[in-house]
Amino acid sequence: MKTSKRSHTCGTLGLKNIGESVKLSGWVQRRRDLGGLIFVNLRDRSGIIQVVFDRDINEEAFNLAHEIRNEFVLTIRGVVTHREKGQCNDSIPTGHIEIKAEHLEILNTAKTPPIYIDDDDVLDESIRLKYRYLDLRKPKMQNILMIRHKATKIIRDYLDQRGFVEIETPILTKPTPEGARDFMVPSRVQKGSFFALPQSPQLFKQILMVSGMDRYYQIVKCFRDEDLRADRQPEFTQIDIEMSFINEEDIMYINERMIVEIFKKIKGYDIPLPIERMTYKEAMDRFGTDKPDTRFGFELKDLTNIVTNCEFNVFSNAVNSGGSVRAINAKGCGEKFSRREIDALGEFVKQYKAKGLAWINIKDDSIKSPISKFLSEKELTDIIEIMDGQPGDLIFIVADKTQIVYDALGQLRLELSKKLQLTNNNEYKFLWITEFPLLEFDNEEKRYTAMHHPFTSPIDEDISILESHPDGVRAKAYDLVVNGVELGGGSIRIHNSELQEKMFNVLGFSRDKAWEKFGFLLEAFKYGTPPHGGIAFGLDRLIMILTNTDNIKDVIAFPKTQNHSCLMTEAPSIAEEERLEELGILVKETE
RNA sequence: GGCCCGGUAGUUCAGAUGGUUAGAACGCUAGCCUGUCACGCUAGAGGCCGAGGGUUCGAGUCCCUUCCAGGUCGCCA
Repeated sequence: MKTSKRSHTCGTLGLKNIGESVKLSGWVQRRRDLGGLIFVNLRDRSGIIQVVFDRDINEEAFNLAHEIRNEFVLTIRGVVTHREKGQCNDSIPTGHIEIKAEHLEILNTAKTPPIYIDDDDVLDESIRLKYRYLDLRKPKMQNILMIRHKATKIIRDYLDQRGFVEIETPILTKPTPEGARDFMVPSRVQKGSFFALPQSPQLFKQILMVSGMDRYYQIVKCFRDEDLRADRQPEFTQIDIEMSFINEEDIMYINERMIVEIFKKIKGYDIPLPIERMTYKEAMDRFGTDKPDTRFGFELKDLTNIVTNCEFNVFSNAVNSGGSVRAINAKGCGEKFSRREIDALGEFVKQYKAKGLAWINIKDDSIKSPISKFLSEKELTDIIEIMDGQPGDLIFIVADKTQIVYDALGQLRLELSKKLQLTNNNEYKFLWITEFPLLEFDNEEKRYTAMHHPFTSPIDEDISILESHPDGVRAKAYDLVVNGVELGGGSIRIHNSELQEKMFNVLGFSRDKAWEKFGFLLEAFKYGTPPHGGIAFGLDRLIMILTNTDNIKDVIAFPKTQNHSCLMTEAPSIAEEERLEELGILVKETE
């Protein structure tokens, strides 16, 4: 770090440096002018140190120090001294020393900033994004960026040591018919034609396997033109990995060890190996989601068989029209929620299309429930037994189409854990979700779509029913989940062009359309394709987990707002007439 | 596209029922102050109440439209 403008960095100085003459450069955190004595807290990336300007030490520096304001950029030279007893500040690491300034150079002045550089300063997010360079001066933000750097370094080292090669793939590429909406880029040279920005380098990494590169990875930007969420940005980063001559076990083995290494090196946290496996079906049945948070209980139980013929029409109708009735037992919550709060939870599940939320509050010698009058004694006892109901418990029941029941109860579980603070941020429960369905039925398009992507291989024993019972086919796909967050996912790919064509057929792609969209891949597959598969992790989400952040914008240096704009650069902006002309684009007037 | 919440000083916010000159804290400016560290004291400046329209004698406040920011459903792995 030593340069002509500094001998040390602020935060790294300590008692060991006492008596040394040092040169420091940084920003003014704060100035305290006592009249005959001026204190300045000087900040750089490494930390903060107090500088004293004293007329008796150097009058010229002292006089100049009157001009100092917050966020001025300074170089100071002085001697590291031990602070006297009673003058120490235990709230900063360098609080037992200070620099007696012998020389001051003001490298630059600063306007009064709209953001005070302090981790605890409360600010509207739009101000933070507009003045992102100031927001990024905060130690907390700098720490996140440094952890992000450290994580990618560990990943690169880990993969390099195991023979992986980082290869760049195009950003200007071809649109993909399945999956998210593509960002489009017009071609000037071929007017009317457009590139798409990649949603992921999926096809290229498979082609690289055909090329014999064997083990590929890339830490790469991906683009999806969809709406934002607290954990979603239109451009984000993937750790993209592909390997040849492997099966699912090989992929999970090598990748879970990479995650273990990241957590060990960054957090000193030991993830027990091997990481637990759970099938998709089990995850849905027990947690109502394919990314369960297994740090707490409240698991789903199936009541369908008990209430099939019950008097309560809401239940029996749901069952008879092909749905199900399921419940969770909020252990020990019978006294924790008021009637009003329970009603609010009923409103909560309506967000997920549930029509209502039934509940049974088990008292010491009675039962309180709005639905008990519709249920027989036997049905009630059976429900309580299957739910392992004890006095003090509160059982929540949802009856509907099974997917809605899963959604509503799965989300209710999370809501309850939030309200009851059941989870500990320093605990990490990893698991692999396996045996995903290969396909899901798209009600709008009235056809099957690939749950992962169209190149995912079915499980061998299910290939025979691919065309007769598509919804029963399981995929060689796997997701890595931690604390209810999907960190990454991947699959073994189809490497046989016959099976691939069958797959397109099931997806309702004509042979012509498949060749128009993916012809280059199908053609490549005819020239000797090794069995291959891979995985991709969301780097941003990984960093969120590592830094205990719940906002993806905080782990990206220059993120976008919900409106897809960058408040700092004011992108996107209206294109100039000449540029549009050049591109052959006519912009429609909007009302 | 739907739903919810917000927009008042540089910043964070307060402004019941519409009613004189729109407040506070922090920050900022000036002066005083030699051991402060959220320094202290004194004085001061600072507002298109997001924008447009409407109702009204009168709108920060009520109504409509719109823009911006956040959360969420749809969408998206």
